[in-house]
Amino acid sequence: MSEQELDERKKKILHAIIKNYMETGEPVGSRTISKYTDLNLSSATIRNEMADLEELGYILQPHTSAGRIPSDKGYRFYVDHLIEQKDREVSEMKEFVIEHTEKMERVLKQMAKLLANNTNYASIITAPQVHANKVKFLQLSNVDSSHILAVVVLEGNIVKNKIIDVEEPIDNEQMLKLNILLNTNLTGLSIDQINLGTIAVLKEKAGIHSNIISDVLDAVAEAISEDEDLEIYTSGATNILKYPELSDSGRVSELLTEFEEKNQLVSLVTDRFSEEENTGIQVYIGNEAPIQTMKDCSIVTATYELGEGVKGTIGIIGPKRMDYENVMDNLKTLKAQLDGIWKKPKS
Amino acid sequence: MSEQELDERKKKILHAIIKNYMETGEPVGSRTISKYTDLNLSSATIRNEMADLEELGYILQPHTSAGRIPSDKGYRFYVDHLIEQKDREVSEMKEFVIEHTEKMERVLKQMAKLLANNTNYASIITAPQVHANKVKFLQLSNVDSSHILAVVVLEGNIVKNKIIDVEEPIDNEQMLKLNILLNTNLTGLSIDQINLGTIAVLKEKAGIHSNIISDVLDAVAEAISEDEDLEIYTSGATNILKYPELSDSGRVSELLTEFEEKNQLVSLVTDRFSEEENTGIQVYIGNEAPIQTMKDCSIVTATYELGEGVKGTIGIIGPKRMDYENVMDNLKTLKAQLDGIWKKPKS
DNA sequence: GTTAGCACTCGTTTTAAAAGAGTGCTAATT
DNA sequence: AATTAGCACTCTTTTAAAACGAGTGCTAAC
Repeated sequence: MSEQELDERKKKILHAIIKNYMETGEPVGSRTISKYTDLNLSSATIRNEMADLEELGYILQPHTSAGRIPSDKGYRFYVDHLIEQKDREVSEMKEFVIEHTEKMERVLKQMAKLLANNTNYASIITAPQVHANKVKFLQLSNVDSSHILAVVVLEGNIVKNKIIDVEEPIDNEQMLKLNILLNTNLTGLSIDQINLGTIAVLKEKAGIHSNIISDVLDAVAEAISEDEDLEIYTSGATNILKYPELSDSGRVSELLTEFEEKNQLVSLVTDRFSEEENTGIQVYIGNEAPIQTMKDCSIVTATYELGEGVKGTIGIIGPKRMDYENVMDNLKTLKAQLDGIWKKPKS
Repeated sequence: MSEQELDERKKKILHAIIKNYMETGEPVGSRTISKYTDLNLSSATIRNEMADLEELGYILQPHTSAGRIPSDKGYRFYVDHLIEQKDREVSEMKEFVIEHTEKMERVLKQMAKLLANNTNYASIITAPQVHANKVKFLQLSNVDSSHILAVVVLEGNIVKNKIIDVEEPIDNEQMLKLNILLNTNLTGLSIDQINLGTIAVLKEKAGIHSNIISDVLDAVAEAISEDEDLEIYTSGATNILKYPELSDSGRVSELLTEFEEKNQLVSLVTDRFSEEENTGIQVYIGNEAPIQTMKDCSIVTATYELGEGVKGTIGIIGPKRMDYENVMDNLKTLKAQLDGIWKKPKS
């Protein structure tokens, strides 16, 4: 059906229109296509085909006597069927050098910048979510007479810490016991598995000091689950100023604010329903995006995975006429490099 | 001299011009002033005075037959002599509620946002610099067979940590000794005081394991001095789009990029030569700012102090016609609240 | 010293005309 | 039956000219 909706020639013309519009950002006319393609058809013929394509909803006219621009449906068709699957070796672009020892935060910021520079669009990247990640090591220490330091190490060597106020210090022997208690009971549990019930049991076992210990355990739990507030790094937001269709002063303000606030961007990261099975890459065109203010944009995201259900997202936001091919390539490469990068060597 | 340069009437007129220009952003003409002030002078007289003010460099004409706008010198005079020192009680504006227990980073981000919202300009805020801060507590632990966790607590309970790769684990006894060694030798030292010499001595003392210990010590030093890269938080960068004189597409792009990169903003924070003695507030007007791209902006900064030489900076960046009075008030209030807020109760 | 009056300047707004790009349709061509 | 040349028509963009208007500087009168 939709297979037959467009014959080969129409596809070629549509392709040509989209390609051309991507480059110029201007509506493209029949004469341009007539010369641009190797179809050797007169502009009149192209005009007829274009009329058909418009009727079918793949392209539209900003106004009478202007050329055509791709509609959302047109872009969608392009992304789904027209992009050549070059399947070029993933590492064609220069490899990003990732120092394993670097702080994750720094690496991600760097990646975002790289992606933005490479594509000339805005980029977004989130730290891996550690919900399913497990506690590996845990330690309390006396810092001074009124503060205890709690440190938690998760699989993947993510470290969390918290300073706890206490009225009186815990003596070293108690502290040692407490540490053993905590480690034996919590090690190997994922964050989801540590619930209030577990904590209650622990408090029970701790016996004396249970008032102090109560604080301590609460603090530990808090420290562990603290990264609910998902860090989002962006870069190259100002790139959107390069695309006239996005930079009329009304839009631009909304968009840039969106990037600054980052509130809504979360929805990009959590929304994974439409994830394409094979590539792990999702494309939102115009209104398909879960963010209303970005209805004039396209968004391409990829999910990288560190194994064990620990996932993060990288993405690109740009005008609808973005260079999907290049963007998807870039994301694929980066995804490949990120996948599993922080996975501990063997542990 | 400069005392006598402007008589009372000229001051009044200059004040009126600046006030009016601040509100409207449009060049202001003689007739406007004639009505706006209580001087009861005709526009002709005002014109004469304005000609004088222009000759003296306090105001200028965008083009013949336009009204006058304040020059940098004019703004400077306004800020130095014309603002009424209301000296209103600092806490007139609603108190910011600061939870002492909150993570510092979160508080600062919140502050930046608040400041931006209150003023409608862009805000900038830096975490306190801890150069002069002292090491309070320090601990190494075995996380697993190939990783050691190093945790350092500084005065003010700032916690740094680092995971160190090792070939073979250190046994518990050794670890205990090492911890004692580190704590006895480093506690109480400021970061500036821990130099390579100190480290060399430590390595010496450590004796056996010195190859592993070497790694460990390097890592500790690195962890401690890691915050060289001064975090800068900004908010409300998009506010500059509200001021036409800044938002012609060339400027706006440069400015916003500046905010995104944050590279040059550092100079705002480190440049403290011109700090005003009494208020601790600095005002850069136009070219006075250390950042070239912001030559059409004014910048107001305040330095807050947590005691013991630990300082941070808060600031506002906006158009030259910014509401200096309001901005300075806001900064004063915030500074007052920030001063010493994280100072440990007694320790 | 102040002010009314007026000619003059220069940016902005308005209006009209011309240019240009592209279409849709018809009739001729292959 | 598909393609194409030709042409009238539409609608935006560009250009040019005119009118407007805000504000000044100067002169002469108060």
